Amino acid sequence: MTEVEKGPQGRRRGRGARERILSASQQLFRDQGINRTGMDQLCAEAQVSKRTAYQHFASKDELVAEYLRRFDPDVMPGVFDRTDLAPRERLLAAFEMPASTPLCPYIAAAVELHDPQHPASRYARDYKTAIAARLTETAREAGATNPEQLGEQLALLLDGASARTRVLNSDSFPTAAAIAAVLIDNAIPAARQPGDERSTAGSASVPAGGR
Amino acid sequence: MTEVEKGPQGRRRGRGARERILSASQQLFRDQGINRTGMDQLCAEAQVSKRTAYQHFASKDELVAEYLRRFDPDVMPGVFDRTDLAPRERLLAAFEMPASTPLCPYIAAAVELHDPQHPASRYARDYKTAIAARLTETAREAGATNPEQLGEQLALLLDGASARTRVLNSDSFPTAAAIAAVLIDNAIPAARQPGDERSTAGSASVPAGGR
DNA sequence: TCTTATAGACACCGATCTGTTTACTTAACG
DNA sequence: CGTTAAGTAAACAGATCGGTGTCTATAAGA
Repeated sequence: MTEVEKGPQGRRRGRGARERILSASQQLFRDQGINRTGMDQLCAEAQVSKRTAYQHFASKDELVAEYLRRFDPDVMPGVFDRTDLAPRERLLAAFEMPASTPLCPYIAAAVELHDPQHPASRYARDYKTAIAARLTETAREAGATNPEQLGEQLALLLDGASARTRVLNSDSFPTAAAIAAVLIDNAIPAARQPGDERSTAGSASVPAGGR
Repeated sequence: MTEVEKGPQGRRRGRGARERILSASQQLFRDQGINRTGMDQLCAEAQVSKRTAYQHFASKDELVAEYLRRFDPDVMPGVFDRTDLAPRERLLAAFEMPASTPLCPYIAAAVELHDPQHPASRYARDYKTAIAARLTETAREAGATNPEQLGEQLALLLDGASARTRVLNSDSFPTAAAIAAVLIDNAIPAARQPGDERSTAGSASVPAGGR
């Protein structure tokens, strides 16, 4: 704090308590929720004294915000940075989530914290905006007539699938993927030019979630 | 508890403490969330002693479950029981939510309680299933080729709009409505014969949420 | 080696949580 | 009117909450 930033990998001297705290946060907040995870339990799990924890984070609120910031800082690079996929397939790939994926932590935070002014809620908003922007950008690459609209729509589908998966306790992403396929096809006007990709990936035609 | 059911309007003699408790629950759980509303505050708001509250509800968990059961027992009758609308318009009407609508309490409960076995979580699941069934039934009336699929898809859109509205702090229902319009048109095969078309409802063609 | 930032152990604080208890008041009905 | 159930007030349990104070140990950099 005094002189040098202890950014991402920045244990300057110590033994990396900060990292252990954040990694314990990931596990506990995911498994139990934010409100139901006390600092005592969190510190025990991280094998860190409370004193140390509060030297790294001014408050639990700040820890929660940092936990969200660390969660996916590059906004799904595993999907959007795949150069082996055409834009259209990248859009669809965003819906291929492993069946065990827990509720999106940004949604969880916004609901649990319940205060739109909470730093974590603010960041959740930023993150969701960034996801929509990524989708929009990809939609534009894919040649959508109204990329902003398609991006926002796909973002809504992702959030719907995540929330619904939690409530129903069963995977809703296939349904969302099916809707996405329809929207994407409706939004790309020319559809297929001769010799263009999209047929290259073959499987693209039917994610056909349906359930 | 002893002999007579004190159901919905069942204050047998007293002054209706149970109703006041449930109505205070509605307000406080909506405004503050479930976890952040203590029984002390709730009882104060309801002008009820804690003793009385715990005579009516064995635990806060049970109160939360009852609060959900009371919330919308008839599953959106204001939308689905409208005889003045054609089935297709009823489906679209489900997306016309006032901009100030808070997060769906069933989603909120499932996220806040975080335990799928909690009675309130179980009821939330039942409710979401009931909504999907209502949508499916209406989709069937509207002549959809695969009403189950359309029902589930529209249900996902509703949940997505609700969750996203909370996270972004701005109304997402228009976007969901635009998607719904596309899905509905795609799902009803005969759709428009020459001369006739969805122009009957005028606005149908472009809810065009976009944002 | 010496300095100093980092980490740990541990007791402790006041507040709040769900839930219980005791002793008293009130309202409805026969 | 008197009985009786429904309600109130308020203290109390025991746990847990987020957060501190203090004092010691250690590891890294100079």
